[in-house]
Amino acid sequence: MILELGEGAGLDRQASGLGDTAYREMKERLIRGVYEPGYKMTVRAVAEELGISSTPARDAINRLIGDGALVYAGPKTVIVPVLRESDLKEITSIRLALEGLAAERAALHGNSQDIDKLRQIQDEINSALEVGDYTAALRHNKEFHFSVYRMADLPYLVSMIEGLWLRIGPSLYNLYPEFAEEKYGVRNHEMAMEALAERDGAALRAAFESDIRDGYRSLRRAARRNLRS
Amino acid sequence: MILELGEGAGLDRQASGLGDTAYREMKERLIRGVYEPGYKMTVRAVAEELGISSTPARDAINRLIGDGALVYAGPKTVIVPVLRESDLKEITSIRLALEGLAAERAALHGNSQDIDKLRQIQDEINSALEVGDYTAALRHNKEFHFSVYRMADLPYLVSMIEGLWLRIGPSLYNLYPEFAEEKYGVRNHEMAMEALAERDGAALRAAFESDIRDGYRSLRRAARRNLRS
DNA sequence: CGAGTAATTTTGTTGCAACAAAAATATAAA
DNA sequence: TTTATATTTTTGTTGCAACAAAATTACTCG
Repeated sequence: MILELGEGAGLDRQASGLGDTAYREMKERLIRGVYEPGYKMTVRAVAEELGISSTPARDAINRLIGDGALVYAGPKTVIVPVLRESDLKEITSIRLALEGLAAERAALHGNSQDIDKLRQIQDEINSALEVGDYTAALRHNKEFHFSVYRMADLPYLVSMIEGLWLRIGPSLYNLYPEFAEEKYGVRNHEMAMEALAERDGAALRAAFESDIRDGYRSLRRAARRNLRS
Repeated sequence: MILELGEGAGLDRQASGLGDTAYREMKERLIRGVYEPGYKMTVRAVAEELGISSTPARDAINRLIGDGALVYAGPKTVIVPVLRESDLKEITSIRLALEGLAAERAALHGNSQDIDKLRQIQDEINSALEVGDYTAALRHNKEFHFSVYRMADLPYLVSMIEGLWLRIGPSLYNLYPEFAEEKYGVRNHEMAMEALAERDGAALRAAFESDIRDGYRSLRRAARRNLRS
């Protein structure tokens, strides 16, 4: 609802109906960390939770599986994935390649109006961080990133990046302490806005790569902490 | 059947059943260019063609749409996508980033046994090219690429690359003349095998980037030729 | 108390009919 | 002939019940 992610993996939105709504709603919840990694997802549970019949619920689950947002834990058991360290590492490598590409290309198109908008988003991140509103900070952080990526005008690339974010989404909510304390991403975002103002693609890429690496370290630390408990 | 592509977008294969079989079969056909770009795909037609009921047929189509292998041409009309030049360009950019990454990482793990296998595949490509067996050449070409990519040991990355190939698959069959005449990819593949033998990640990446760019040029030429007619 | 096994419940899948909406076709008017 | 409109056909979606298979629980035996 609050954060508009376009759609799943297609480029143009044409699909509608209950199944599609269910898909979007579940995706939203997954990204927000409503379901803990390892949570068992069943067709009938989703159907009841969303007040729909099993067919569209099943549709949504299958699409989420296709996205990698849900995985099989057994032939008839679907769960929210628990990312291993190797998964996290691989996804980070892909993020560096894809989001780096998007950032570099974004520098070619971004105008001063775009920068103003980024400035606003960053102010919201700062405010949220000040107050300790973790959810809002995370939401605006995503807005910041995708605002830049969309500037690249490569819609399929953006949808692929969204798929990556969807995969790490559920792991985000173990991140609370670091996030607020370390003023997560602020420095990198400032660098990014500077690079964009100077239309420096390499610098913009570097800023985002740094941000992704910082995020990786936090996520890995959270994963290890969670593993021990 | 002949070319094993793993599965759609998930990492581990667990799904089974009619819907999954239908999905795989349709994916196979799409990659092979059985359906011309623009071909209208309907639930009932797929159901009848595969001898199944509408539910699993619908499942397959929806998953293919999620993959970007099918697109909406209208609210109730799904077609095999006709790639515009901008689409082709974007996909190529992503391929360079992702397949370049896979190649670079593959160099870290490839052993002499892998190289022998590549040599065999390349021999088959050459033979097919000699005889003019377009389909076989294409099939072995894909085998060559993915054999390398799988060496990187990044399963999610490989599945994302497969998604890219699935998207350009239907456009491949307009490529016949160039493919046979120009000994498509032979030089680049030779360079790749050399680079792999020397464990030179940068060189391996360069070889694959060159191959991807050559493919892009052929595809673009074919697209323009097809557009005029 | 623990491990193997049987009974029970839960679960995903499938086929199908009904429905609404869109697409294709036929028709009529200019 | 062309364009607008009405009619018919086709199409995707949905809910649901039946089924087989897997997961869970209960139970028994050592």
